[in-house]
Amino acid sequence: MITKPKGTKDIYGMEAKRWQYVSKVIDEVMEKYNYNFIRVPVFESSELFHRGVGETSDIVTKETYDFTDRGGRKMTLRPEGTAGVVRSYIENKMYGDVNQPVKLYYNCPMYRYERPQAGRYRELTQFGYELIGSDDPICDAEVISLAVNIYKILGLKGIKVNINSLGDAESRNNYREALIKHFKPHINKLCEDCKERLEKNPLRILDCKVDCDKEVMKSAPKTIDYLNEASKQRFEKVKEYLSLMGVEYLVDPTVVRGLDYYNHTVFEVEAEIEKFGAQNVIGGGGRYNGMVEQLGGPSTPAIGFAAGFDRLMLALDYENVKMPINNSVDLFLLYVNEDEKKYAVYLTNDLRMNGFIVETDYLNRSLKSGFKQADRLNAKFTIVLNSDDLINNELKIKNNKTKEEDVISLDALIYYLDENVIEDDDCNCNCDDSEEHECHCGENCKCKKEN
RNA sequence: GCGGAGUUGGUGAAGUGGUUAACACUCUGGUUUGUGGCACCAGCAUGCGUGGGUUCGAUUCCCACACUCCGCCCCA
Repeated sequence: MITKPKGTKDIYGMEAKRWQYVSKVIDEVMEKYNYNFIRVPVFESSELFHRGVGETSDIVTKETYDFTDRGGRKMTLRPEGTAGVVRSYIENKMYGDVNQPVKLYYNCPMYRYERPQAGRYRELTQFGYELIGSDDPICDAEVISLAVNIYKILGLKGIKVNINSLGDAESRNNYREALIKHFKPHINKLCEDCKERLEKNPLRILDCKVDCDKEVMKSAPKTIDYLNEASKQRFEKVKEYLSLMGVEYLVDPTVVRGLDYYNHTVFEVEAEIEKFGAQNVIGGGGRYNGMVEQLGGPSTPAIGFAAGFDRLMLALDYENVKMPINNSVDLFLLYVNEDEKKYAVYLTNDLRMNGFIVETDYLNRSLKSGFKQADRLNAKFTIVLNSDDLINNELKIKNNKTKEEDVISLDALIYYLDENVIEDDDCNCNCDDSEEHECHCGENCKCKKEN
């Protein structure tokens, strides 16, 4: 048997429906914030990620899927979204667009060569958005609150936002020096990984899970203390605007982010879910004012956010978040003989073109198993086509909920369905709650009140 | 890249060096020659992740590999 490659996932059935629903919600929220969808290539020149994401991040140095194409070009499957979007921004001269700043979002697969775990894949899906062309703190606040709001609208609880500021280039450099100066004398007290980090990316020492309780760590200089006056005031504005939007956040000086391109505001979104283990960061982002210029565009400030779609889905599952997913068909058509089958062929097509969700038997089942199939599909109505009835220009339609059967004329069927097929206002999430409860749909609903 | 645990039908799983791989659910058919959901009866893994090896004989023991999961690194 040929199996899927390591670290990939097939998504189908109910999971696919939930997946599509979440995508739809993201689209709708993005529309309200006036972000436009952008689709960029799955592979780009390797150079883009080396220049854009940075040479010290593991994502680029040891986790990319690289290949040389038949023309000898060095290519990389995108490990993250920002670099490609920024490349597109520059290449398509979006800095010249009438509408500024440019607001873009994506929701697509990324590729990282890593050891898989739950919520961590080699083919992972991220959604993210970029606001390019403004350095105003209002953007920072909006980008953060937008992330929070998506999770809120989806009904995910236990979301925590940690923010920090790395300051501008000057502040960031001062801080880096200070960190090295602080840790160098104590290098032997640190773990092996941290020793390496001191050389490569000293900011990440603060993230260490092994050493985090040590005294050296607690007395380490804080980013906030190394911000110059302008950076400090900027950060205060971001916090002020966040409060105005009612966003709860925590200032966490250890949030530094792993990608090299960040400056000023950085933030992480965590899901406080027991089962999540080490994969509890479900999104993160920050400002990257230098990147557009570094990739050959005009000096342009920008800020963005990216979130793991797979982890979000996992969180929604763990938290049992309900979704209004249609899990029923309007009508199931049963037949026995060939004449009836022919009429079923005609009728299924006709009714579908009139907007109804119609299913029929494809396996020449017995009536008994046909009814079972109708039940499995949660059919609202069932019709057993009968030659004698058809000759008399009528048919019997059975309401599967009430078990009542009506005899109607053929011509009246569409009208009958229009009148009697009621959209499920209730959440169709398939949960077992028969009690009224707070549900995803935002209201109190009864998911299966007929039970 | 490092360390650890696991892998038995559609599902949950029990089990053993020896010709029926238990049980339950689901599913299919029948009892009921065109109105089911109950009940009863019957059927449903030539197969125990893949490939080798040991053995008269391997799902069981050994080796390798693949995949899944957990921790680390990193990140989403």
